Amino acid sequence: MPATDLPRRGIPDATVARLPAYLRVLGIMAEAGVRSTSSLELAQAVGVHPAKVRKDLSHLGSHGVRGVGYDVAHLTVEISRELGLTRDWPVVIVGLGNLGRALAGHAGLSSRGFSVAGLFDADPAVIGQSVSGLTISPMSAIADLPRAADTVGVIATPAAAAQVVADQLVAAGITSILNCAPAAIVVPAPVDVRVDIASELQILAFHKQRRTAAPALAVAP
Amino acid sequence: MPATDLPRRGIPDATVARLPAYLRVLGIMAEAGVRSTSSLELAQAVGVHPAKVRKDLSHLGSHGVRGVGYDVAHLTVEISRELGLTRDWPVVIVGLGNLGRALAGHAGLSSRGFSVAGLFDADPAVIGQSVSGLTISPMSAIADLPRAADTVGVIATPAAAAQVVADQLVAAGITSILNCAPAAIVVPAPVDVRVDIASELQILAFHKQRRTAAPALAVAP
DNA sequence: TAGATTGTTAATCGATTAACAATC
DNA sequence: TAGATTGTTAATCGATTAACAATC
Repeated sequence: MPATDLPRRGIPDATVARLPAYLRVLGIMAEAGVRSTSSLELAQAVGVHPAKVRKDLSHLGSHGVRGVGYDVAHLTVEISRELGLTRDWPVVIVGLGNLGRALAGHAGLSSRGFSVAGLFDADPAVIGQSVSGLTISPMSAIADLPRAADTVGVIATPAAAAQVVADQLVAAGITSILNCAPAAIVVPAPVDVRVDIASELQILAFHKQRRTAAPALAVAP
Repeated sequence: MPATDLPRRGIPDATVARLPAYLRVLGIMAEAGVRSTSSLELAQAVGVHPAKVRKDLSHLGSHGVRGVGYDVAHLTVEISRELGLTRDWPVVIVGLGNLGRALAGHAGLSSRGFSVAGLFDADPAVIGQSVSGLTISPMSAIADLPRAADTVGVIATPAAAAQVVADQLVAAGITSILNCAPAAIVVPAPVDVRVDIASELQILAFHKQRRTAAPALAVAP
């Protein structure tokens, strides 16, 4: 099979990682009644170089107007479409402690491309409870999840349960996991996992040490 | 001032981001009684190219032995040192819901370079409670935090409180924030923030869509 | 010694930035 | 028209991978 036949989207991962930040800033602008913006303004709000903003946005097509800038509403739609947020992705939440409940009731989720499709917990004391209109199911019920391949699994359990839950999600056919538990998890290769609180904390420590170790580093005037 | 005078550590950010993963795998190996490993073994466990492992580790100095591999215990110490985990960084946790309590009691934190130095909450009902030997203080007390510049602030509040808490942490002099709340926060430039659950979810959606849109993509045999 | 595996150099690849013509 | 700002091309920079000499 010739490689040229592949429908190479070719939108770089580095760009994808920044799109949510642009979307966030555009949302704030829209709320404030701002109709139009520029690559410079977006760059300053997100903290990147303006040329990078233009390059990133050019990957979505030509949605700006030379000499004028970008229409806030239009660009919001284009980025949302690119991220796949114009359709609804089902999300299941495992672990209905405070974080899980916060996520289940989070208006931002349901209004922004995600719909909470299931709540699961291992604790008999909470199974059967209703949270934001959904009933908490026993963890064993995850095996019967419909549309598992489309579903994002969110782990909001204590650290000790994270790996077991991850294994159950994978067994149920889920291929995208957001791990909010304070423990790293290991999953087979095709599964996409994001967030690792322990690692992020260690990266913070490194940056802190680097700053501490080089206190005389010049600051731009 | 000549640029060559700077004590350029030069350890790439991309490498730093992978060091916690190596550390995690080494920990699992040590627990299993494995004494020695290789770049190939580490690479497979973490899911990267073996040459990348060697390149990453070479940034820490020459700690492997040609023809033999890496000593698990020794490499663990070297990576920990590089990440700054051989000293203890104080951590304060804001929001003592389930996630906050889980983090406060998390053995992994206190044993791995972090010590919980303070607990804060805005809810009068929980202020004064004791969690893992520490008393929960009112949020206003954050202003008197000693060693704020060394401290990592962890936000584990509901989404609605995240930005206010972030502002209070920054005002108290904290420069490193781990944001576990399900809401993005905006902070001034010198502050280092990690984790943004909303953005991570959107990136998961993008990857999912890309996979869905190109179902015929060849899988390696 | 023969086999194994590192550490490093060179080649490749991809991402960032600079610069500017296109054009509103 | 003059001024502004995009979209894109080319230059730079950094990160990944391949390859292999060093060496245990």
